[in-house]
Amino acid sequence: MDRAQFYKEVYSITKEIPYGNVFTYGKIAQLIGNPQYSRMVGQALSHAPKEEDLPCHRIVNSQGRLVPSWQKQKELLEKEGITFKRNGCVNMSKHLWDITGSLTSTIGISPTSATWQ
DNA sequence: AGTTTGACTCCCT
DNA sequence: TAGGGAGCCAAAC
Repeated sequence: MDRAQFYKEVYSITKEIPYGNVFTYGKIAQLIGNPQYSRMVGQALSHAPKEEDLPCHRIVNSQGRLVPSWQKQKELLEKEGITFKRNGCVNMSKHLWDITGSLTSTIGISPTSATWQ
């Protein structure tokens, strides 16, 4: 898979994140088939064109550890119904996007190539 | 062409 | 749950 394709997949997945749910960089990378490319996912989103309507604020790091990257997005997430811990860690245990039930045919990803769970 | 940096993740404490 | 360190890849310098 080339880099352009990787970016494309990242954008597609990001756009498919339902309202009130969050997702992680690593999960996306894993979903595409490159679990080690977690950082690239972040970079892909960093130059993601705004006209693409990417809900990048729904993307957080693996465990909701530190801030998602910008603490500003935390407030946006709260508006969507995402709950946070007192310190600011996103409660992704509840709001993590269950992609296994959401189906991935819309983005044209082969479940066989991706090693989820 | 080598070094630094970043919207990361995993492991351990 | 929180915090620090090592590993990771690609782009920027």
